[in-house]
Amino acid sequence: MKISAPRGTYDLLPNETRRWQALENKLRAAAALYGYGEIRFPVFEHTELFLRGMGETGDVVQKEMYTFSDKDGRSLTLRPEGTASAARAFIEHGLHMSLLPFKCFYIAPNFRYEKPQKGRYRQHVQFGAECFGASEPQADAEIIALAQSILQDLDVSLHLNSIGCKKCRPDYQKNLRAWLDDRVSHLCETCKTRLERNPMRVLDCKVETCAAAASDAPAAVDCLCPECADFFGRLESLLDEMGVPYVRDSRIVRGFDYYTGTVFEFISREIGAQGAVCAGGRYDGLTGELGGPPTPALGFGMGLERLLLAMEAKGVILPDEATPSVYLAPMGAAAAKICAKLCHELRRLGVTAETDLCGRGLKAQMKYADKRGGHFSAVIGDTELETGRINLKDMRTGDVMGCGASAADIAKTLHILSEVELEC
RNA sequence: GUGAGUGUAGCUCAGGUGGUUAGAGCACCAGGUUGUGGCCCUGGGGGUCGCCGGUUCAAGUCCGGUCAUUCACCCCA
Repeated sequence: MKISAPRGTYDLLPNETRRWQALENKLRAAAALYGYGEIRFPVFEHTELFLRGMGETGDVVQKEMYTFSDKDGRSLTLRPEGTASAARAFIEHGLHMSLLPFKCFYIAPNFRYEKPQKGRYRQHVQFGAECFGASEPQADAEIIALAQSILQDLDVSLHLNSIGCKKCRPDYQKNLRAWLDDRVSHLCETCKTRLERNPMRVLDCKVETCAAAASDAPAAVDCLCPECADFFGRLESLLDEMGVPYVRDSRIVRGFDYYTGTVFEFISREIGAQGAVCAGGRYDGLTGELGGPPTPALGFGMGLERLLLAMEAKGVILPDEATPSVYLAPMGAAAAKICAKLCHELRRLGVTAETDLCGRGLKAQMKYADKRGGHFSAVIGDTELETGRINLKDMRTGDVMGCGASAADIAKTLHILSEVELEC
């Protein structure tokens, strides 16, 4: 029986991985620009962390977690999202006593037992940024600007909302529930259940009758307490000032319980039904929920598979770094030995070098060198061994250049040739 | 968890109404005199037709189940 990758997971073959590395480099550079340092946390955590962090009502916690017991009977869970881990680390290392704000980012896999489809996997990678200890809307504007700087060349729009703090949100929910109760006959079955637990999710429903019924429901932004309204207004004017485009969207409701105040999503219409490329918001109550010092905080997660889809849709190509490379084609056993040694020395000099590993004839070796896309090749046979001179061939132009048969000479010549090429 | 579409070679796909040894293109390997790749020519390897069962003298082809995959719902990055 053939064994394949588990459902909803995938392999990245070397060709594909290059795109990912280029993207990751771009993300690290963007994060550095905004003063976010990389954090790495474990792939699994105590199940309790996610139960307390994300709230027990959501689908993710209720039925999508990869939870298991280890040999000592501890209940552990493969991380379904990054924020809880970041908050746990913040608390665990006493970072509230460190220089605040504490700004960190991660590029890490998340695990959710979902039914796979386009842009949705059971293991997916998120770039996330989190900021702890910042209470001002400048922090919201900054972190949104970070996400925007990454997504700005794509067909992605920023949807912004505020769902209020722990003071005004319950009032809003009460109003909304009352309002929806009057129209309950228009709601779908799932929305009727949502009405109880989290009426704000009804605003998000795509069923036509629900959308129609909710179309002029009271919006959270109109029911904020004076503090939240003021905060949201200041955030909007900061974004205006920075030239970050956004639309107010009262349907933006995040799925995790820890969100308070600012919430946002970057949405693409080009990548299928799973259009949320990036989503986040404020979670001022989370560190307290987790038993740590109450700390204002905010963050976002960005799905890299979806980001790559959006980049593909827009035809964005990430640049590949070009380094000089050479293929040495030996003819005969003596030459093969020399080529192996030369390759070894060339690599120590920082030159990408390859030689025959399959015992192939010259023609087959040249084909191999061609298909690998290396820049240069050189045949090494009896003549070269006798004279100590080789011909370096530019595989793109066919030009050859004589060169000494030592690793140092080859490396030097390659660097000269490569630089000439760049100027062209 | 629900719905629909699709499973034939490494990849993309042909294989009317069931009928001998299942094909093509690309890719791969070897050769076209052990001194040079891309083009061309010749040859070669590689398939339990996703899996299990059923109907039939006979199933890649029809039926059922199952698994996988794709898209959508739901949910979310």
